[in-house]
Amino acid sequence: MPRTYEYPRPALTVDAVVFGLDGGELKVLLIERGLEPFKGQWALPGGFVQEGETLDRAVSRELAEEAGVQGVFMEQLYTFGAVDRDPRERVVSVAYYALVNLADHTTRASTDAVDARWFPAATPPPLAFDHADILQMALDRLRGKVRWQPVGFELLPEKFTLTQLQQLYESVLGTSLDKRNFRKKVLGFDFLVPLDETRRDGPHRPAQLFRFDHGRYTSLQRKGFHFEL
Amino acid sequence: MPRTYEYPRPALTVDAVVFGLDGGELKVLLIERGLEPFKGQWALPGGFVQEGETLDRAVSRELAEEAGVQGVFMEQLYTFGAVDRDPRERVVSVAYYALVNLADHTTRASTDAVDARWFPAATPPPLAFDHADILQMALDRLRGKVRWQPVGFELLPEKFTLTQLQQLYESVLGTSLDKRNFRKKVLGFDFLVPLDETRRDGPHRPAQLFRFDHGRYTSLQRKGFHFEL
DNA sequence: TCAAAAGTGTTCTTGATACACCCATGC
DNA sequence: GCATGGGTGTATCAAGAACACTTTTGA
Repeated sequence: MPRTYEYPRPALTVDAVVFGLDGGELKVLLIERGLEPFKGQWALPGGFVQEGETLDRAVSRELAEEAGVQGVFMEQLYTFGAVDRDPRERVVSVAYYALVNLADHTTRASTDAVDARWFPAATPPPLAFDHADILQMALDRLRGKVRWQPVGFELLPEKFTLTQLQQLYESVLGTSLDKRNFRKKVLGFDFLVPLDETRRDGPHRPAQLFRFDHGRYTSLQRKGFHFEL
Repeated sequence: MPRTYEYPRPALTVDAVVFGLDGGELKVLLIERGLEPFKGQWALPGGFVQEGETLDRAVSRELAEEAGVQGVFMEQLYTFGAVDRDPRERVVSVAYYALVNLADHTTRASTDAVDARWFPAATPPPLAFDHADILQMALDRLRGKVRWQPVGFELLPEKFTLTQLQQLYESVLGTSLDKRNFRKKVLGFDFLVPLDETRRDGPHRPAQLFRFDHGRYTSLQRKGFHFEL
């Protein structure tokens, strides 16, 4: 509750942890810094919040500008306010995390003017500022979230196989899951629709393709619905 | 990731949703505004973030100054960045929620210089700025959190009865719970220690007092431990 | 015909739910 | 002795966990 306006102001930025899934491995999008401090090191995409834009909008703008990433699932993570997190001056940063379908975004990110690349989320290179903390918190959040809400589907292409879905959960949660139990459970939720297509992917039986029915999910959710795993 | 420093800066504040439990009813601490805008209306305690202080510290300071509340459980909630949330100028606010043992804090809050009072959290008076949104999000967060983490104990005195604990859960979750099942479950968790005391509270059998064993809880948690309800 | 992933059911165990009566106290 | 909340156990049901073989394809 502001009462007066005479205080010096910390600078305000946003940073984004963008996750993608590459063949069952969780990756994070990083940008190489061209300027000091931390020149040449990798960092999360992000930048200043401008006067007339909301925080969400600032993140969307930065992601589009720096990484060519647009129209993806995004959620606020945490606001980092350590006094010395930027060596130059006081900068408070509102961190977000985003989930993208890597197949759609991998090319645009790496062909952009700045050098943007995907790294394994579990073993990133050394990061600028406190970005390692931010990444760690985003991983924890994703792990927590994925079990209660069907956000994981944002990481997959629109049509996916149950094996892909299972690999996603295994790699995000860091566990291995029983194939039969997994399938039984997710199909029981009744928001996966089997398509008339299969996916041929090598010298073995083709896999049934599914899509996630957002509408059915939200209507189930309204009826008081417990998603788990 | 800041690159340049030439942008105009939004003002940065913190706001706190302080919850207390009063005889089974969840309450929230509000402060009457002495200045425009929203003069005379109720608002969350809060204020500007100063240069050399972290966000957590800013909240602690404001709570102590405005409400005499100190040393309580506190957690960051969300950062609100709507462009017009303050009618005067751009103000971004990092919201926190706090849980206090109302018995210890009710007097100090209301004897402070500013007028601070406890209101039912479910039916607050009209609030200044977007504070109704902040309160609503804090309620949702508390409801979610209380089921997976033993934060509810922060709302109780150190020594409490199982009935008090059950009422806490009932009032936060808005459901009614079966007494036998509730007791069976929470005692099974093995982090409630029965004391050698009872609490006499009227014309009926005295109730066993318990305390929450933080140490035992964290050690259980390390062993991969599932708390629920 | 072989390798490689897709697909499928049943049993067992565990935890959640539903439910009713006696106990200790103050007045 | 009566009103008030404190305290306790069992039976049923649903969901989770464990577990192994057949199917379809490409090479």
